[in-house]
Amino acid sequence: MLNRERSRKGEAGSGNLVGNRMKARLTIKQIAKLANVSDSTVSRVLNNQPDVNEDTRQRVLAIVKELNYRPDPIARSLVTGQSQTLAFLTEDIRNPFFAEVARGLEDAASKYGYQVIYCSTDSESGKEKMYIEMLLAYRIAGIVFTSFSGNKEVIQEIIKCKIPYVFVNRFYNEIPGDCVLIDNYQGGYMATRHLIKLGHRRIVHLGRSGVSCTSLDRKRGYEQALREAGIEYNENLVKEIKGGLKYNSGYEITKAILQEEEFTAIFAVNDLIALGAWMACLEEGRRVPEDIAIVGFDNIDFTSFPTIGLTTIDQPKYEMGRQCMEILIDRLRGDVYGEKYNKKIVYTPELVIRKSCGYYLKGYSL
Amino acid sequence: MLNRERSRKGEAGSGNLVGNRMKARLTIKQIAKLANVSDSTVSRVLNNQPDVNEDTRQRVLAIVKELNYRPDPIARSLVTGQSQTLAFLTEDIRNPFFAEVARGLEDAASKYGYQVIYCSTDSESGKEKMYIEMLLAYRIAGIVFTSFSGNKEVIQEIIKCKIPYVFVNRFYNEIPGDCVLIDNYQGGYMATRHLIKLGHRRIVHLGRSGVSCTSLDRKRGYEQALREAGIEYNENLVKEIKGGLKYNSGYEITKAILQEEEFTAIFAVNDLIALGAWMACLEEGRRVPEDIAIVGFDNIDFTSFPTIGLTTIDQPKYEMGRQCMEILIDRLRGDVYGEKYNKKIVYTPELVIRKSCGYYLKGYSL
DNA sequence: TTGAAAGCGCTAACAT
DNA sequence: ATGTTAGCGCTTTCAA
Repeated sequence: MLNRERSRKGEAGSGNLVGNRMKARLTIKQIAKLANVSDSTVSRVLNNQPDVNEDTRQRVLAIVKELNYRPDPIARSLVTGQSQTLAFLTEDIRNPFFAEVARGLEDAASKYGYQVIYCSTDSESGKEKMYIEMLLAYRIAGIVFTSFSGNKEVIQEIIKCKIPYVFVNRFYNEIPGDCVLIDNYQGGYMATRHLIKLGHRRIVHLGRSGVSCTSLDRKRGYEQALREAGIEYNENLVKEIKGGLKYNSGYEITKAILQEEEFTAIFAVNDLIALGAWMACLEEGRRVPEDIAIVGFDNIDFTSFPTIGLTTIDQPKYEMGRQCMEILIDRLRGDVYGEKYNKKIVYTPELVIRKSCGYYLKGYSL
Repeated sequence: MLNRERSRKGEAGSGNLVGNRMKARLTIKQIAKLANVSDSTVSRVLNNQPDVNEDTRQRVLAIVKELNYRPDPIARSLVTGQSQTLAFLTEDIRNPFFAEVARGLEDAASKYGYQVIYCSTDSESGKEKMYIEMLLAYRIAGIVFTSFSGNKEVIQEIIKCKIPYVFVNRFYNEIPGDCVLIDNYQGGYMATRHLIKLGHRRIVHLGRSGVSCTSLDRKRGYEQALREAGIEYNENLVKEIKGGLKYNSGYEITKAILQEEEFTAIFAVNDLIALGAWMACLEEGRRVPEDIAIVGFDNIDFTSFPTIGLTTIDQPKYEMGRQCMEILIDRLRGDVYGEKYNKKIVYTPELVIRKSCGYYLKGYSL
């Protein structure tokens, strides 16, 4: 399976462009020879270890620079048992929410000399498992879960390998691990209360149960807001989304509920679902927000577009991605599973009022 | 800099959760011993080499399976000089166009046992160089450029390392390399001709020059359509975008041109720019499409949303990403720079007519 | 068809 | 403060 045509020997392969054979790799040995020291010493200065004479350090550094030598990270990984590669597990990188988090992570990672591998699982546990196995084999340095099946064995395996990991935008009661998220309960509460304030009583919630607390918390917030307003919880108005948390799923479920129930507002568990719901409403001849008010969650970029104007709950996505890296680097440099284990970084959600909820319609402002 | 607390020795680190010390890694040696063969033989069966007795092969395979042994890809990389990791260089993964291509690539890659690292360069050559150096050090197996500065030295370096690469959605006259793209000239032509058919004469083009032919080709298409219609090319209507090809850039430039020129339509080099332009028009009190018609490029998901309905040129994004993997795997398995070098896979663009161009306004159909 | 041995480029004990 | 030595887990000649 491996490609034997391209061995390190660098035979003058038939297809050579300029006949450039793989020039022998510059190794630590050659640097050592030129600097008149041993490999170990070079290794020491390269790794910023103390206990090395300042003169020799400078001499080595000079040669390293002149020859533009860069240590081979693969060889290094082999002996240290670690890599400089992080993994970002996500349901689908095409969801702008994840892309934004990813970018925050990537930028921070590259600052520390790490790279990040993306894995889109589509929330399929089979794909998730395949990816995790691959990552473990590659001695991945750390993992960021933005989607996770909740499979405990997987986590067990990761812990066994002493690989640090963090959950973003999710939290599991049964599964240990750091997490960075917003207060989802609060977010769900704010969204629903806003709708109630605007006079809505029959508010549909489009959500998803599952192992992660994310959707659940948002729903709890929804329930609390109803309770506070003295509105009875109506399970017919609470729908479980089938399929991924994407546009189409929101569209489909809304098409259905539009036939079955009477309601004047929708609180969707994320923006993609909200947009899909909006689309369905329009198709069925309901105006948004005049007939049906909609509130989403995440505040992805497109929701602010003037002809959309989706009211939603904002999360500091980029910052959350960045924060993941900080946590990971902390563990990577100290105790992987030290006393700070199960740290929870919680941001405050923010209600972003736009057109879709009908706020401006009511003449409250603007 | 490296983390010495986590050496492979697996000392019972202070923060151990369940006291699980790093169990010694399962190696090829142990498989060999259990199968009563040498490491080489195990290696042979693992790599599907011929010249190994069917009986021994089965015996080895059985043990491998039973112990769930998976060879260490890092050790393998060290000796073969290759990895199973691909790189995806992009301006910004938050642009849905790239995310879609990325997903196509990722899915195909994982099928072949490859992973993909994402690098967002923001079109800054400094970041690009940093990433490339990192990737080269990691002996990346292949590179997909969805953004590239045109720096020849960088390509030179990559070629020297015999790493296959492919350009998506771009093509350089001066730089060798496979590419997969649509006929951008045709796309620009279709977009502009459509606008002309709808009666527009003063059509703004928001584009970007640069080393890649992508934007240029679209602009050439624009020019050709004007020429055919006998409309004189007006350089005041052709604007160079500053900054990345993103929403804000389109917004800013349109704000400016709205003050300076008279026009009734805009053809933007991509959807994000088109959306930004749309936003600017609305802010300045121009209705879209009644006062100003807009056509974008890429057909990213959100453009189809009913309250947007951006007319645009479709590219088979996911498929293009998938195609990149095919090209890479071809080279990886055969001559890296063989006779098929500089292959060009060209897809046909498609005009997607929606609301923003005013087609339906004119009563042509619906 | 199989095995022995060397080595990929680096780090880390243990000496000195 | 520095060098020597022994690997990390695999692949790949070369010999049998």
